[in-house]
Parts: sequence; structure tokens; C-alpha cells
Amino acid sequence: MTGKKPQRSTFHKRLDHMIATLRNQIVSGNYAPGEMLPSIAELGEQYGLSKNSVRKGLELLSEEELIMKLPKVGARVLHPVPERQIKIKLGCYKNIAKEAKLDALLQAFHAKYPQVEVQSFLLPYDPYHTTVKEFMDNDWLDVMTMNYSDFKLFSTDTESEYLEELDSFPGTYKFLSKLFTYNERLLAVPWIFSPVILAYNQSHFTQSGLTEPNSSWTWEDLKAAAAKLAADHGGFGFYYHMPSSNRWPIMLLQNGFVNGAENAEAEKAKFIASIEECRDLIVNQSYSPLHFSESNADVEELFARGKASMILCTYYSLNKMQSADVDYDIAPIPRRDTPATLLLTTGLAVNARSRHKHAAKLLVDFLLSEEAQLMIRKQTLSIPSLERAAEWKGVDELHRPSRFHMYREIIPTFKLMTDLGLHHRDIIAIRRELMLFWAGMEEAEAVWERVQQLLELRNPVN
Amino acid sequence: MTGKKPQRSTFHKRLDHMIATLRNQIVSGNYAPGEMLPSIAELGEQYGLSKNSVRKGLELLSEEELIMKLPKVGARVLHPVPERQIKIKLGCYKNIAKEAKLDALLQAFHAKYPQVEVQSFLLPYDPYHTTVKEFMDNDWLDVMTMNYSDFKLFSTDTESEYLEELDSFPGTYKFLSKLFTYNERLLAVPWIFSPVILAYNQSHFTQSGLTEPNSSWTWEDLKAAAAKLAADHGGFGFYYHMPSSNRWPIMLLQNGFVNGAENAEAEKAKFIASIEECRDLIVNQSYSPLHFSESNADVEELFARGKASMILCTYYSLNKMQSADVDYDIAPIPRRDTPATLLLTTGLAVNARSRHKHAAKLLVDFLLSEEAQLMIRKQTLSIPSLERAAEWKGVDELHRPSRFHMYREIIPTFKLMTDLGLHHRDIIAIRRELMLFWAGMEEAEAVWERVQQLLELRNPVN
DNA sequence: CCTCTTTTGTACGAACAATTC
DNA sequence: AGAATTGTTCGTACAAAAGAG
Repeated sequence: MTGKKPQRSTFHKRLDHMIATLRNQIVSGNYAPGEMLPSIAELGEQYGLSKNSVRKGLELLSEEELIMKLPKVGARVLHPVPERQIKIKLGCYKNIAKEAKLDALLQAFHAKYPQVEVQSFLLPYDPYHTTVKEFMDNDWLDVMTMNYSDFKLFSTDTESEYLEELDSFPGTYKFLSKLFTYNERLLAVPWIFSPVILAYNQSHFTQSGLTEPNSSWTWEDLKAAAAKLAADHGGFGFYYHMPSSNRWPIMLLQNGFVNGAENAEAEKAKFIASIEECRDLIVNQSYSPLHFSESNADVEELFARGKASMILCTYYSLNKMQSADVDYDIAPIPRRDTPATLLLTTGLAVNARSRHKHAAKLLVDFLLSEEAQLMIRKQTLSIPSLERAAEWKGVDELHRPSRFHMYREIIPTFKLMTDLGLHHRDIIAIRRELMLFWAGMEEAEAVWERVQQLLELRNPVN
Repeated sequence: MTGKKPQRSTFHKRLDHMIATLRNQIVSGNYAPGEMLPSIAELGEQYGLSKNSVRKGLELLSEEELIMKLPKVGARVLHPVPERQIKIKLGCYKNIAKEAKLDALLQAFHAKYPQVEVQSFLLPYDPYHTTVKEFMDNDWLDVMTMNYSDFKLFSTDTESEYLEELDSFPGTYKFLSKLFTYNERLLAVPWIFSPVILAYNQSHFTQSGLTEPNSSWTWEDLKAAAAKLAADHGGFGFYYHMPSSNRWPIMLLQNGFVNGAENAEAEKAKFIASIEECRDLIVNQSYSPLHFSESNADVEELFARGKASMILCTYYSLNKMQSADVDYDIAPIPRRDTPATLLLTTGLAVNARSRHKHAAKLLVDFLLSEEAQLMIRKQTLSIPSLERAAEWKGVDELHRPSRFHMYREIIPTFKLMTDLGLHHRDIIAIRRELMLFWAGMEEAEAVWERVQQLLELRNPVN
């Protein structure tokens, strides 16, 4: 090509040809890793390009990390790197690591997709909604865990824009499938779930000669058993963390309370009966020491130490009892008329404005895959949302309560906070009033009046 | 310069000359904003440079935002921009916004330094230490609030590397100045502080004909008053959130307990006496309803509603009572032998690896400035660490308890958690055992044995 | 340590393409 | 339509550094 002037118009063709040829030769191994490419002058001769142009081409290959430019020496062919590393950030609730064996899951994910690195970290809770939005705005968050209550805060036209629409996963339990939809769009996928259940100390029951709780139990049955257990074992016969928003509202659910229902007098009666029953479960025990639980975790600790014979808890919390040497089993919570319990669901959501949406969805897909869901099923006591995985039958490597599968028989009793016509923030506001009632400082009637005032400011939700 | 070949060696001199000249002419206004610079060819002629070189020079000025290159048109002189906008991230404890009027402070900061934008957000707490380190690693955090307990977790050779050394602020209270030092290096600056204090409902005291609490009060005096107050007003005469790590350890402090002290029997006696007194303050009230406080906030709510006549709280928490119409004042907490209370200090720390360390320090400097500290003094009931600001005398725009300045008289009684020879994590571990004791499920002796075992695994701290 | 060769890196001036006005 | 200006490439020249002997 020397001597002849190259056509200006063919420049791009010539340059692209050189780049493509070199790239091919490198990836095909024609130029081995470590080898030096021909000099710029040579390449220029060969492809009819000026030195400057060849340099630009090499610069591009260097950015692709196919070669490494050594200043004043030449261009060395690099060892091929599978793909560009992507880093995504996964924001989690505090206990998820234990409840879902997150470390193991992420390790498996990374083994499968080495090009994606997942960094998990704790999300600030309380308030979840506003802080998580802030995190998404700052691109600090690609994927996050989100329970049903928190999801409801994203269920408005503007707020739902924060969350990426996701494909549904066939094979998840049907009662979970509609939870995280808004305007027909699935904005989070149910990942793990648990109803609120009763855990009981099996040794205590045996020693006291009591038959174990079953689905026929009413709260009266529980109280009777609790009295005997307390007398025999010197701890709480039954205990639960009353102020928790995942506990006391269950009594409202069991009484069929619905905010804004037609018959106001009937709702009032249900409300008052509920909050009195909540109190009486704690107060009217024959053994009733002072109790200062600050959280559900305190209750679980009490149970793990054998200081409470029965507690309200969840499948999630059973994971903490692995390390304790308490001999326990689980049962449905007692009923009033129709049985009911609260369903807690933890979903996964993707930041709609994530810069790595593809990788984020890859992670969600993996965490919902049969592989990951089976890992959760085998290595934790939480219930995966994939039916096939949850109902897996095999030899356990883990200590598991014998009635672990009990939840399958009580699915019709699963209820949601929104079945009360109340949002999470209503529940929080009502709790403040209930604290006074339970402390004996306010009459039930007066509490109902205050609650009515509080709720009037909002509309009922579905 | 035409015709004559320019010296290769003088190239940089010529290019720098052109750039410097143009920059001067632009900033001096010789080229007005909006005006077009001469063409590349003209400039090349003038400064003895090739077109390509002139282009590179203009590229540089364009990066400096002195000019704007309009493709195929020319270079337009830009309106001068004061300085490059910097964004720094401030991580806060949940209640800081209310306790320090953070919004107002940041607004004032931005007015003073418009080139720095501060974004504040909530830090995940529990565990603070590990999550905050993670945030710093990710460069999500330039400045953060940090209390004394949390600071102690950074007080090791490796951990302290996370925090930038800061200059001390002359004029801060002396008892604060050494708190945040490690190895003679100041790693956080005390910003606001509060001792734990007693708040009391003034109307209740008047109506019951009781004299108001003063520094001579013992816990016996408090109990006597509480009994009368409870009888007269039907709420708690006295209440506090016993399980809080900022409450029950005070009794240990007042009893002079020191972990690892020589006389083990004496320490045991002090420990047992302390935890029994904690319990008796709640249990042995003549009025003692069921109580379920989950946090100090619940106690403050009770007080704000007039359902508790006396509570343990802090200057910080007084900010929440602004909106309540309770008529209250404050006093030192009762004493045992020598008076003692717990000092809580919130400091500010800078991420040592922050990319905007200068701006971060600018913010810290501002938040400790007399201007900001006075704002805190005037607009909140928290105590700023700057003595001049804290002791400012002027007409209040805020409702302030008449004994606000009381803290100045009890400075010698301020103690630290570490005076017990215990770290925050020890306190948490001990609390778990105390819960059983307070619930009446464990004997004091047995608790002491367990605590001894727990503490043996650690060394005493100073 | 110095010298010579090779190669990269950078600048120049000219030519021409592309775009604006 | 055409003048002016920017933007891109080429061939050449030379400086700077690496590496061999």
C-alpha cells in the first residue's frame, strides 16, 4: 500500500477492519496472551493506516482490556477476562441474613454468575419508606427486601414509579401472587413468608402431662394450659410481645373487625373485645411476673431459655432457636370463632432507576429459582415462596420441628393487615392509644373514641 | 511567525503561554461572557502553534468551564461560575433532625457555602459499627453523627483508621474534650450532649402540694413523692424504661460499681443492690399498672400525655415535648450516696477516605461554629457543646423549662458507661440476663454468676 | 557506563470532509 | 450557493524511553 495515497472515504472501513481482525486474532488465540502485537508502524503499513490512526485503534482495544499498552514498549495481549464485573447493591432487613442464609445464597449466585458481584448491607428501618426512596435516588440500592406493609407505602401512582415491574414466577403459592401488585403491575416478588404461629416447649408439655396444641384450640384452651405450665415450670405459661404490630392486630382479625364497616356499633364491640383479650392473655395468667419485653426478639429469647412454655412467633424466628437446646414444636395459633392468623411476606423489589437493572433482575431471578428456594428450604426454617421448594421432601440436615409442614393445612386462615382496612401507619397510631389502655390508664371506650378520630383523617384501604 | 519553523523544544512554553493568556483575558473580562474566541487558525498563527495544538489548549479551557466549545462553530466564553458544586453525605441518628434542628442548620450552612450541598440521611442502627464501616467503604458517607458508645467501637488501632483526625474546637466544655480521642488523636468532635435527668409534671406537683425535686433528693424521696403523685393523678408517679442501656446502668454508676475491681465480693454486692433498686423503682409503687414501654420514647409519650408525673429522660427528649401541652420542669436525678448520672454525647466524625474531606471538615467546622451552636441553643432544648453558646443568655422564643440551666450545677456528677469498666456490648449482654431477673425468673446471685462468666471473656476497658 | 537501535509518543503542516450561517 | 470554520486524517519529523550489547 506504500506510495499510493489511501482514499479518505475508506478510512473507517480500514480502521474497523484492523480492529476487528486484531480482536478476532486475540480471542481466537492467534495472538497468545502475553505475546506482543506488531509495532504501530508495521500495523499501519499492513492496514494502510497512519501511525496516529493505528494508535487510536489500539487505544480502543486497550479499553476493551484485550491488550495492555506498555508505554514506550508496545502492546501486550492480555489474558481474556470472562466479562466486565458488575457490582450491585442489595439492601436487607436486619434479620434476613439469618432467616434466609443470605451469605450462602449470594455465594451460590456468584458461583453461577461470576461477573456480578453482590454487596449486601442493612437498610435503615423506621421509617423504611422515605429512607429507601432516598437510597434509590442516590443509586445506592439496586435490589431490596420489602415486606407487605412496607410495600403498601409504595402503592400509589407516584411512589410505584420507584419500583421496576417484574415478571411473575410460576409455581409460587397462589395466595402470595397478588400481594405485591399495584395497578396490575407486579412491583415485587414474594420470596419467603411465614404466618404467625404458636411455638411450644415440648418437654414442658410432656412433663405437665398436657396434650399438645392443635388447630381446635381456642384461647381458653391456651389459657388453661398456660396456667398449668406456669405452675409446673416457673416461667411464663404463655407469652407474646403485645405491642408488636405483628401480634395484637391478630385479635382484631380473629374478631372480624373491619375499619369503616357499616355497623359501627358492632365494630366498636369487636375492637373492644379484641384489645381486652390481648391484655387478658398476659394479665390473667396464674403465674404473671413483671415482664419487660422490648421486642419479639426478647420473647423468642425467653422461649429459647425455657422461660416461656408457649409463645407467638413466626417460622422466621425459629431460625434463632437452632443454637438453643430447647425441645420445641409448633402449632397454629388458637382461634376465637373462625381461625385466623397474620401472614407475613418478605418480597424482593428492584430499583426502577438502577443502573444495573439487568444484573438486579438476574439476582431476583436467582433468588426465586428452584435452586435458591431449595437452599432456603433445606438450610433454614423459613418458608420459601416457591411451592415445589417449600414442600420438598427429603432427609433433613437441620433440626426441624416435627410439625414444620403444619402451615400447609392452615392456608385459608392467612389474613393480611389490610384485611382490617388499616395501613401500617394506622396500626402504629393505634398502638400508642392501646399502650395507655393496657397500662390501665384509659378506658376501652375512650380508646375507641380516640382511634375513631385518628382513622377519620384517613380513608379505608383494601 | 509564519515561514519559520518553530522550535520543538519551545512547544510547551508556547502552548502554556496561549492558555494562560486566554484564561487571563477571560477572567479579567477582556473577552466578555458570550463573546466568541478567535478561530483556531487565528490563534495558531498568533501563538505559533498548529491547529491541533490550539485545539488541545481550548479543550483544556473547556474542561475548566471557562469556555464552551460549540461544534463546527467556535468557542464561546462562559459566564464565570463561582466554584464547582460539591455534594457531601451526612449520616445521622434517627432523632437528630428534631434534637438539633438539622434542617435549619444545613440551610444556614448552604447559605454560607453555596458550593457545598449536604445531603442528610438516616444511618442504619443496630449494629451501627459494622454498617457504618460498610457505608464508609462505599463512599456513601462523608460526615456522620457518633455517640460515645459507638465511638468506643472505633477505638482500636485498625478501626480508628476509618476516622479522620480533626482539630479540636477551643471553647467546648472541658469534660467533653477528651471523649473522642484515641491514641492522642481526636477522631470525632463533641457536638451536642445531655446528662440523663428527671423531668416532672409541675401541675401535678402543685396540685399534690409537693415541693419540687432538687439535687438533695434520694431515690427514697422520689418513691415517696411518686406514691402520692400516683394516688392523686392516676398514672405513674415515676416511670422509666428500665431495659434501656441509658437507664439501668445509672444505678451501677451510683453504687460505684467497677467491673474487674479488686474486691470481687464488694462489686457483687453493689451489682445486686443496683439491679434490685432498678426493679423496686417500678415494682414497689403504690400505683403500679401493667406497663409495656418498648423504648424511652414510649416513656416520654406517657409523660407528654400527663400519664406519668416523673420520668427519667434527657435534654434531647425535651424537644419532643414542645408540641405537648404539659407543664413540666427538670431536675437532677435522685442520688444514692454520691450523686451520679450518665452523660450522653453526640459527636461528629469524618470518613478518613472521603473524597470530599475538605468540604466534610467545612461542615463539621460550621456545625461547631458559634453561629450553629447558638442556633441549636436557641431553637432546641439540646445542649450544644460550645460553652459560650450553651450558656447564652437572651430572650427565649421557645418554651423552655425554667430550670434549663440546671445541668451546669451537676457537671461533676456526669459519668460515662466506661467508668463501669464496661463496653456497650457488655451492657447489651448483661441486659439479657437482667430481663430474667426483673421478670422474677432468676435469682440475683445466679444473674451475677452468669454476668461474671460473660465478662470473663473480655478485658476491662477504661 | 555508554552507545546504538527500536519503538512509542507527540507535534506540525497540509489536505480534505463536514457543518454552520 | 458559498465562505468560514471546525474536525479529522495523513505523512513527516523529532523527542523520549526502553532494551540490547
